[in-house]
Amino acid sequence: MTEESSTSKNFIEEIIDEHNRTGRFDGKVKTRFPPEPNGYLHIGHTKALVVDFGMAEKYGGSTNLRYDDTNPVKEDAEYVDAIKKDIHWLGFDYEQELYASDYFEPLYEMAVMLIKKGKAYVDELSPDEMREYRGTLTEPGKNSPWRERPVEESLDLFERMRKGEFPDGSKTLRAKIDMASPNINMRDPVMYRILHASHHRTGNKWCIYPMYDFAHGQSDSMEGITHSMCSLEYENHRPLYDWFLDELELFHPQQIEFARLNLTHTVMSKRKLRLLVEKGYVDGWTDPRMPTLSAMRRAGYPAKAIRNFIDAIGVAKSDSFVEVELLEHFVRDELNQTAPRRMAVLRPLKLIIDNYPPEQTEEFQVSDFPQDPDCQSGRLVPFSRELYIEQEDFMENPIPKYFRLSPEREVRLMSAYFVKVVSTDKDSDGNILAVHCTYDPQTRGGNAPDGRKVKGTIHWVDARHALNAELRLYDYLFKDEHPEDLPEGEVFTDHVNADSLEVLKDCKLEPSLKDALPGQPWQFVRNGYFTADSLASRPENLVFNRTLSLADSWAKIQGQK
RNA sequence: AGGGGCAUGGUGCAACGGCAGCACACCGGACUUUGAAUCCGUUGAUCCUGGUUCGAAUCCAAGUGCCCCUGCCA
Repeated sequence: MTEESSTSKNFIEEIIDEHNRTGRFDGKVKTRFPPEPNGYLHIGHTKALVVDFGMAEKYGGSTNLRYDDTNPVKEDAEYVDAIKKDIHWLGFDYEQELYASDYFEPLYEMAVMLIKKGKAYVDELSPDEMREYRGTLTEPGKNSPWRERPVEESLDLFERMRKGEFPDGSKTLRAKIDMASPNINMRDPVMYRILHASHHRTGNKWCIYPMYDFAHGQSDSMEGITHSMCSLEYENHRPLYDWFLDELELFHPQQIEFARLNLTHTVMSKRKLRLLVEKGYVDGWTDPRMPTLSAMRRAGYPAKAIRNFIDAIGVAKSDSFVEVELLEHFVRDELNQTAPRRMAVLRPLKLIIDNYPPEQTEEFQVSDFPQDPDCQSGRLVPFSRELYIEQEDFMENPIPKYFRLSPEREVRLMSAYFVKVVSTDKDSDGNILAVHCTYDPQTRGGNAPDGRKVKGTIHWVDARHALNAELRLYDYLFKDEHPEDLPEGEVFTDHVNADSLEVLKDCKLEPSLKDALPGQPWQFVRNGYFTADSLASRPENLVFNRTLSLADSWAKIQGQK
């Protein structure tokens, strides 16, 4: 439990408190979450999402969902439903569902107003020329030759741009600000460009589309957004955000920038994620190694864990890399309380109890949450003469401090009996095929009436009733700590961990797992958390995914082999 | 280089002129029907220099380092 101290406020809350003191927004807080519908939401978006919805929630306000769809060539309706599903899964609800494209008409009117005011003009510079005229970081730009054309001429041309009289790229509408501004965003930014492209919602109605900068602030304003949170790279855009609102004399929301989320061992860049999918490094956008919300949902990450994680990382303005271990901590924390414990043998070794009646079967009541002494829920697990145990739970020549099964040592089969090894079956190469043992019938349930103790307890699955399963063990996808720093393009795929997926095809599961529902997480005794796979489960050969690395426990266990 | 930001243990975030704290990680210990989990504990930080002040992470000045900006992307 991470109870954030109630006195500690992040810098956004400080700003809102200040607004409330001065009465700038009459104590109202209204926010918006503005995804561009061009891909799946990932854990990085989730930070923005939790900040946007969370701030409104905290101050008794509300949040609009607004798809930022001002660029028809990059966006698609197929992502809209996925985005909504992810928001609801995280437990948030929005007041209105809107699109930037809802505002194309009023935005057009605003552009006309600015032209009339002498604050915007139709430019005919080519993209190359415009770059040239813009100047550089250290040198001022020069005015376009079209900058001082008569208002009437711009008005006429802009109207004809809308009518589709001109080809793509031939003309733009630009704001008349200052070509010598040290902030390059203020050097007569483009407000509208010509794009003869079909828009996912407005179809072919428009062939001119507003730029982000000309759409976002006014959209915020029209919706009565008070606090418009975005990532750090928009700091340079805030003067422009403010300029449009002031020139248009509109209600003026406050833009607030904060640092986006970077996670170690993974990337957030949609471009890079797409490359992983296209190059086949992962099995689609929902591959459990992907940082998308849909992948995390499939992998069994509880929504609550993700929200706790986002709360814990805080909100600030410094660029940072959060360790993925922190995310795993919150997932584990949540799963410990919600994922029932089951016995599963990943690498089976046959264990035969020589003195157990061959035809006999008995059932043991096993708790679903063994670490909780008050736990009432449990299930019956069958037990008979032949069982499977982990290969690594038997050592013919035990190393020091090895407490599990070895010749002459008595251990407990969890919830069942004490057993002691008597012999092993080997093939001609000396490989162990099976282990023979004897059991003590007095120790039923796992306790000896004479009070003797065992140092080791191991899990098991009855051979006759075992389910066969394929288990997929996922590790970090990137070898590098900070893959977000990797080079652009295809080169970065060299940094992908080729061993990030290990498939175990001959695993043995206790029979109660037969009814495992897709997406439901289970905690396997000593083997971590697994989730039945929604895409691949089938009755006789279940497929489970394990996504938490649990690197340390594995290192310990494997280091002793 | 011009402009805009940022700088606190390994990582992330607090402390807003008054004892530098929390979480994760690490290390150590305890406990357990598995060595997992859980519980307890230790180590460890204010970018540098100067100034103001009884007192500075906090205010001031000069430096250093990192990030963003030269799309008709968002």
